[in-house]
Amino acid sequence: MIQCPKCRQVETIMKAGFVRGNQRFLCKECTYYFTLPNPDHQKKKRKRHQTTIIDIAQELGVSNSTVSRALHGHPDINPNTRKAILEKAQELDYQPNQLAHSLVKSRTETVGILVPEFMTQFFPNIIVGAQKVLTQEGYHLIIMQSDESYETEVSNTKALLANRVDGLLASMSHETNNYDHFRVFEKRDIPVVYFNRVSDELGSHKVVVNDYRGAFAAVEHLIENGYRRIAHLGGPPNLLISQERLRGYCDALQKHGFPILPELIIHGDLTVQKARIYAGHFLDMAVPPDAIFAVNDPTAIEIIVLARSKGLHIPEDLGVVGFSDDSIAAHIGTGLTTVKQPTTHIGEAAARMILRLMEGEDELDTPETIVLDAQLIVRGSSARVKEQLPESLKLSGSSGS
Amino acid sequence: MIQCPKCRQVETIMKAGFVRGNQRFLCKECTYYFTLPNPDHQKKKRKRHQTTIIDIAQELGVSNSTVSRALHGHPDINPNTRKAILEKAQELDYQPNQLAHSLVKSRTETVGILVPEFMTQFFPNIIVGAQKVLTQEGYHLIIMQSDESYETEVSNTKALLANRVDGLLASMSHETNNYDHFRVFEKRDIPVVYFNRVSDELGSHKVVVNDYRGAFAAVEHLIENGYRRIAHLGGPPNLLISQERLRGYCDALQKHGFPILPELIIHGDLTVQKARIYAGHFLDMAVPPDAIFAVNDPTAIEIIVLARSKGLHIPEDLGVVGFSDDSIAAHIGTGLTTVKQPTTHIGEAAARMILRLMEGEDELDTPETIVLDAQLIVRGSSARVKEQLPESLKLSGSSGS
DNA sequence: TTGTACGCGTTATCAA
DNA sequence: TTGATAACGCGTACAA
Repeated sequence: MIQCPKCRQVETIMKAGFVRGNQRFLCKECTYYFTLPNPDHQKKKRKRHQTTIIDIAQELGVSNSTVSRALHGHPDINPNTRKAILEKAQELDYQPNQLAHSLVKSRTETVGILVPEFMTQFFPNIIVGAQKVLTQEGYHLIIMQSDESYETEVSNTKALLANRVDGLLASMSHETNNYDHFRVFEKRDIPVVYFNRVSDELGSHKVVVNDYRGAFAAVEHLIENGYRRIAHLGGPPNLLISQERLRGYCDALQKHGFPILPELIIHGDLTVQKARIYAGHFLDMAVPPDAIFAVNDPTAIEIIVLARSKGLHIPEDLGVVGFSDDSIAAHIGTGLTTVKQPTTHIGEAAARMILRLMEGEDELDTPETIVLDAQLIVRGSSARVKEQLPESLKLSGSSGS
Repeated sequence: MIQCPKCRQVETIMKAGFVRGNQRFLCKECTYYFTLPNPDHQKKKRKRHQTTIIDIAQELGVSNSTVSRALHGHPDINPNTRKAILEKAQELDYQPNQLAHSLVKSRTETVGILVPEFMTQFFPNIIVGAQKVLTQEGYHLIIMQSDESYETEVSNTKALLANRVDGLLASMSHETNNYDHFRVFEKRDIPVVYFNRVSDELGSHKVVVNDYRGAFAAVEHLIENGYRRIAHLGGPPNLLISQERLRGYCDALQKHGFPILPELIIHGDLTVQKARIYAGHFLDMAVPPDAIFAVNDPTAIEIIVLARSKGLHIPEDLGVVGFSDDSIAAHIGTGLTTVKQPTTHIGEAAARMILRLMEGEDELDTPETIVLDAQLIVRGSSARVKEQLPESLKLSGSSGS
């Protein structure tokens, strides 16, 4: 039988949970809590125990608050006890539990980044840029990729929410038409910065590339090189990047007095499978285009490969321009003319923006949207005219919008 | 003045912390705790309050444990209260706090993956494979990339440790020579699976590609194509992949009676900058090699680009073979001959292995090391002989080691 | 079937 | 300078 150490009572003893593997009791008579060692449980419960501040405190016979203060360099602490605690922490290989810390502070010092794909270096490069800035400020980065699937994207946002990220950088999948899973963040006052694949229905803080000007320059460049029947293999219509690149294409044609022919515009879905099919459609037309402006580089490369297999010469029979300057672009054939996006800068700019938003307060002087410049890189796939052309035509553009 | 609601005493009132933004008091006389609304604090503290099970419980006048049971589909619960709780949860937009959950269960359902770089599609592809398997089993994946920096790698492992991942998939940076930051995981009984960039000093559970056989086949292929002075531009000597590919290179030469010449072997560091320098060194030799086996595709591409700029013809004057089958490989010139690595399979295999290890128990029947097959892909950069060659030479290889 | 109360590991507040 | 203890949100053993 169990006896209260204080009032010697036996009847009034109640079990009252476990404390560090030991059974805890409560004497109802004198309201006295006490624990009794329980060797059986000790072994079972002990599996994979991480040393905590309580362990350190018990070893040294001080309180856990003293340990906490010592570990955080609080000024009000005896240098000796402090030193002893730090040594003991080293000895027991203490590692702070971020989970408990985050729970009590309700801040995780973590931001999530959600990207639609990993197949090109585009998004990885953005991530590297963002990670650099965030790491410098002591934040961690959780990377999620949705594989261009709406469902995975929703699941990923839920996971980030459950892990209580302090902020989110997001670029959506091409399937995404419903934005409720992003609105949840706004409802929770968790700042979100959208980049690259954004929607105008959603959010206010964005980092994008000046797709319009990039596309405009690309098409104008084709016109200047003597191409007259220029097609556009575009992206999903719901994405702003598709809309903007299409707008640049149309405006460039109109500026130079060319008609906009619906049969020369196809909306793809950014996959290479579809790109190949649509490219085939273009090339098999009764009157095929003499140039194609593609929504991105993988699409452009599919076009080139297919055109070559059909015996067409690039750039003589067909001019091709891509978008993004993937690492392949410089190496395929005599090079793919493309619009270079400042990937690392996008990541850095988005990271800096989310940092400002997470600090809060100064939301007013944080710009709504940052627009970065794109740059036309001229290579062999479009250089039909012999006259000298500059290696790259810098597009002037401005920040802010 | 504050008066105890129970015994009407005033002197014996003590402050006793805050409860949900309200000041809490304790009457020492009657040991009665009570809270008083504190409108001032209410506004300040209320910023960004996530609804919890307590909120649901209070709204419905039930206990938090009842709410918890309802949300987890516990059988012992009244269907009506259960329905009411679920509806209220929906209404209040309840989102469980993963942090608190993990703290209680001391399992985060999260595994970390640490990769050295994001510049090629190699590691992103592995990540995609791993993510697929883990997501299916309800685990999340935290991705960390160390940018080939030892320091960042250590910092990343610390972050993963602090976030209490249940398991780790790791591929180390080329700078890494000290493995203490990985040993911490073993000490904590957190399973680790190393993949691709592994060290034989460390750990037992690995997923690697049969680099030796891949390299052997690549060099033998060059010999069969009539190349006689074959150089090797390798990777950092501390990495097993470098050692294995070098071993394959040497053994293939020896098998066919060629000498191993130290001047034809250079250890690079996997960066393109160094690759260019060393390639230049090879090509400027008094008696330059007539073929180069490169440790990876980016290196091989640097070699090709440089050789072309020097007026050399590929594959006539110089044969080149790479490793990995990056997406560029198929498109550069007449194609780069390379050894294809099963990236997605690596990720899947590593994920399945870590799942088994995390489930625990059956550690015995989990294989120590999984060795996946590599596959030689023959393209234009090495096909000097006219005789018919198969498009790909499948290397036979076996699992387990 | 439901409620009470404790523990997870940490920080913060107040008392000593 | 140190100690006690509430609080963060959730799961759960035990009591009712």
